[in-house]
Amino acid sequence: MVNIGDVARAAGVARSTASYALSGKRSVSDEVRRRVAEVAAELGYTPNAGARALATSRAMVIGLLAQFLPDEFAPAMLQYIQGVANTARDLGYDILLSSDPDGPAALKRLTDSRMVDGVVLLNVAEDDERLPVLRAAPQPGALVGLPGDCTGVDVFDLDFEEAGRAMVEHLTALGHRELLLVSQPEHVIERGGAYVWRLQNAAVETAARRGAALHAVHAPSSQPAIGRDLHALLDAHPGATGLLLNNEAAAAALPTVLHERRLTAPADLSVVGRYSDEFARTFSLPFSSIESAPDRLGRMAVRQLVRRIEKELDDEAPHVVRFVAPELVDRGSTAPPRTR
Amino acid sequence: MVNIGDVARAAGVARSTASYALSGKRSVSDEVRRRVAEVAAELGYTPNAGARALATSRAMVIGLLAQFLPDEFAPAMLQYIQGVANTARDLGYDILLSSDPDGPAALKRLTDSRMVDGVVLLNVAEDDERLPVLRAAPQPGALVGLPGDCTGVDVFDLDFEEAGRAMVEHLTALGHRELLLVSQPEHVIERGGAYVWRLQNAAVETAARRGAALHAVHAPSSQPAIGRDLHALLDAHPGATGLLLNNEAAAAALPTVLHERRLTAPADLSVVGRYSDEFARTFSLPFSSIESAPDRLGRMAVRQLVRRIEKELDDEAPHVVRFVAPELVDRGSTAPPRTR
DNA sequence: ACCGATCGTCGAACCGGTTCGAGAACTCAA
DNA sequence: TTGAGTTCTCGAACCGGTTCGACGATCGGT
Repeated sequence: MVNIGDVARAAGVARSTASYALSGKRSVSDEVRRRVAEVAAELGYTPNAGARALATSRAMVIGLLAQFLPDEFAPAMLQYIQGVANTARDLGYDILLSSDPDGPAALKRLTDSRMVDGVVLLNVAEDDERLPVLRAAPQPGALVGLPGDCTGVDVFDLDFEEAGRAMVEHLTALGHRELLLVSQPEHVIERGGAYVWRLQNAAVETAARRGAALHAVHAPSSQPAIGRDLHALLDAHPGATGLLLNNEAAAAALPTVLHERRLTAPADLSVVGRYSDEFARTFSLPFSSIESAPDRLGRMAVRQLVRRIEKELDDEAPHVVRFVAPELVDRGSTAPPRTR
Repeated sequence: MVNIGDVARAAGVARSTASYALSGKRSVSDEVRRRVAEVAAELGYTPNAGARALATSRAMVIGLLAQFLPDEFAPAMLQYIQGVANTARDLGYDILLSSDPDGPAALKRLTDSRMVDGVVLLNVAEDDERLPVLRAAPQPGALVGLPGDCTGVDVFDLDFEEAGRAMVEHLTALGHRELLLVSQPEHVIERGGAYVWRLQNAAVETAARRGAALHAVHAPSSQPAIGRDLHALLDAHPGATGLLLNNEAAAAALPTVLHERRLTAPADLSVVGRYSDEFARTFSLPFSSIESAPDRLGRMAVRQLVRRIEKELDDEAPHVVRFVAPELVDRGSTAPPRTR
């Protein structure tokens, strides 16, 4: 393999000069710069990443910690991964993907070994075990998801409170008076998925303020249990005319359930979900939904992370907690209620 | 950050001795080994990955090249990624994920810079542009997907020919005489997705041998176009009683289409897909399908790759091309035909 | 003609590991 | 008591980059 010494020799200069010629960090005569560049291209020189990382203490790699939990809906997670990966690439960084179920251990290894210059945590829990490890690490970190304690990290998340409010207001404004809310499985909440509560509490409160009844249930995120649960829910509340979904798997399963009950939206039931447009297109979900903007959140997280890595921010620049405002994408699945 | 020199000093030995004590590559007195281990734990020593990679020319990282193409169904790809990531972790390797649309360039950079010890290519095309780059690289590579030329790489794929045969034989054995096959969009084929042809040709041939008519069409992999196409297909062939799907997006959209037409499987139409069980559960698809085994393929690829990296295989041990035998998972969506 | 500043280049040191060859200390047999 | 063979440890070199300080040449000013 050709190294910078080979390039220097072939160009008839010292190693250091070749380095400066390629990096431009010191002035070099045009003549030499040209010759070095030429020789480097000719020999197919590519710097050794390990050596460069060692010398500069910059790996140009961002760690991405994603956990694929059996009770989470994996396709939704993929969109965040894509957002992060694409943005990182645009900014010149590679992505080291860890799917280790033992998040704290994986994070510690990645940061201590200096394989990564910074870390993005997905699916952050209220009391995330990875956070103490991250705070102790010398590298900066950015989160997608809101933890209880945000000190020392940059945080990005959808504004789930506002999302809950918007969903309910949309339906009550149309005249609905009995609503159903399908959340993530209780298991997700126990593990600290605070966003479930954030949306639900805001929805409950808004419904109360608008004088509507709201029944909230937790549904599993796997099949076929979720189909049964949706049926049971609709059976239990025959008077409900509006359905809110904060559970991607439930949204994916709903078309079949509606079919089995011979119901259509919005004629029989108004439906509003909370998932990304990309998700809706992939699964041809015909329901209006609050955009969860995974690509945007991924991009924001990486952008901020890179700013910290590259010290554009003062070492102790205040950390940010930034919420993306929810937007309702209208796919025509809501209308004024009709008695069933 | 604590390095091996700090450990050595605290333990009162030379750097080299500390290294040997930790790696066990030379005999070291019990006394010293114990003391070094103790001190290392106490100081929280973790070896610097860049330095180690430089010294050993082993990064303990595997490159994973996945392309998220707009006309491919991303959730299906995720399953391969998970299979690869989990197996790599079990074997002590980290995963560098590249989603760069310019595959050849990304691959060249990863291998030339020695960031990775080996590479897994997903979604390999008949005439994949990444292959010449991979063959020129000093690191070994494993593919998921069958290219035209397999020299110099290890290849793993589902046996799509056998899958096509099995699907058709299953339905003809039940008495079906007019079948429909929905493949991936033509765009995928043009790009070299040979698996589409492999399954289709085998299906056509088998149908002919069994005396059945088979109409093959290509459907888009995005919404809402695919729903329209499925409707058009069923309109055009009112006598068809069996539907084969080699297109995940079509499978995901089918429940809604059947609902809209007031059809049910298998009463009105027998359906057989080609996707993983995980996929079926995630989207609650009630159709029998040929298992595409992405986790298994991912695992096989990584296993073989690691064997090559660690030279358990002779440098020129013959490369393998291994097909996974298709298995039909019965979900009760097929039955003898009934005239529509 | 001389002096100081600027420019371009070089050699050496460094990042943090691993590995090789050599030497000290000790064992055991002749 | 000597010599051969082990066992353990050490110093030095190396992997392939980057960066610092120094030095000679060139330039402009007086």
